[in-house]
Amino acid sequence: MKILSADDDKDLLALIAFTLSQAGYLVVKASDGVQALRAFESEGPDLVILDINMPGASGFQVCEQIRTKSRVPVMMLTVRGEEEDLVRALELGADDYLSKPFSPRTLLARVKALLRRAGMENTAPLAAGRIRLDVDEHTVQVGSNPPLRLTKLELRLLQMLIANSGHTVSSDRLLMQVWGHKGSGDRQLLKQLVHRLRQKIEVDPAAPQMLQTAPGAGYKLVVD
Amino acid sequence: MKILSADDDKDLLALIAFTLSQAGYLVVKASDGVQALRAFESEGPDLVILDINMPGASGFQVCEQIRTKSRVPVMMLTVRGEEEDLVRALELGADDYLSKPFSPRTLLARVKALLRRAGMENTAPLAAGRIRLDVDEHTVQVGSNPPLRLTKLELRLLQMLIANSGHTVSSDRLLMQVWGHKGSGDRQLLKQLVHRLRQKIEVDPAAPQMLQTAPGAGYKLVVD
DNA sequence: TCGACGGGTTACAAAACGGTTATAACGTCA
DNA sequence: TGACGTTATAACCGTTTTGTAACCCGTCGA
Repeated sequence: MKILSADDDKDLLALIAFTLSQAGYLVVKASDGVQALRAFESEGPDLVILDINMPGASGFQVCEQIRTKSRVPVMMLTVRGEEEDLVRALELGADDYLSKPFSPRTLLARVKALLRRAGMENTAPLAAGRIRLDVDEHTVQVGSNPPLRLTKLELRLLQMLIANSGHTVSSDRLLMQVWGHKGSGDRQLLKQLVHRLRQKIEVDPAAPQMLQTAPGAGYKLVVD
Repeated sequence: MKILSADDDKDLLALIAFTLSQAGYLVVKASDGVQALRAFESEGPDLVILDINMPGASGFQVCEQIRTKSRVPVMMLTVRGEEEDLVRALELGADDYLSKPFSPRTLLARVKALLRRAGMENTAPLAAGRIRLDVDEHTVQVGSNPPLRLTKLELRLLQMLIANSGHTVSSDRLLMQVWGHKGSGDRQLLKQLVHRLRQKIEVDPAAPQMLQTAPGAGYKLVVD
């Protein structure tokens, strides 16, 4: 899940990036409007957070530009009490706003809500082929079998694989996304986690159909 | 407090439901006019939110039907700028309207205003299945047993679970909603609160039927 | 042929989790 | 103030989940 955050206040930008990456999102930073637009083109983020007051191009202009070509959720950051800004932002197609100052917790809650609304996370069960994932319940359902309970790590791994289903995801990226940190020495963990997940979701865990190994590269989820 | 929300836009419907249930309302969803009417009959909601553009039966038709048998408050969702729609909705007996797009905050404010106007704020007990909650009296009634007194925290917890009945609510969210703040060290509090609540409302507290735990995820209220 | 390497498998220890109970701190009201 | 109901803190237990380590077995290049 990739989020573009644009703000000319370095400190705030760092705080936002920190908060979101802690929560497992990939954050792309921009410190003015022009950079933001460029980053939007090149990175194709899943969500955009824009400060209204920015040099280069204001949040309004950036939002307007983005809306000419994309329906990606946009959240605007406003200074408290600037009601007209708010109205204008919503008219330009922003999906939500947040008044400064705000707590990291609030930011995170809103971001999640927005992603949920856009159907890109949680509640709307993630699905790929015969696999359906319910993030709230921590369960998967394969085909028409009864739902299985997954542990936190298994869930995160499967989430990543589903999000990139059909393409192989490198071991390093999986390590990063599932554990959040970790050096390269922890391949063992991934090996085992994959093993356990296969035991649960594969018909014949010894001959994996869905969770396939890409030797030397990583793993991929194959759906019909 | 039960709210019926009908919209064919799945994402928007999810957002509305999320916003309202966060605020403690029980939300019933419908994705077209026919479903909406059926749900209205079976659920007897305290407030209805209708999108005007829906397959099956338009918001107008649903509103008209509802008005033939009930005075329940109805809020219509319109697209910005469709003024005639608005007039027609009000003529058909709608009590309020909201132009899309709108912020969750606005929605909540309007809903509260409507309920207040209808004089049904607070008083009516929250209910789910065999559980009926009286927020004013701080009591629950399970089935036809005599009402039990709940403490403030027990009440808040149960309120949250009822508002999301059938879906699991994460421990973090519960912590947040019940205590308002709290870090991760306070899982202990939740553990105990759940325990005490089970002692009160479950027939066999050792084998919970209603207040079930979703390991690794949180808790959920299961009603038949 | 050997041996290093990558991946799979197995076994087991450490940590986290959820349920339970006991007890201390707190608040309220007589 | 003291008794009582409520909430917070802590400890204990059994279970599940996660981390650590070892071994197995093919492949591949020296």
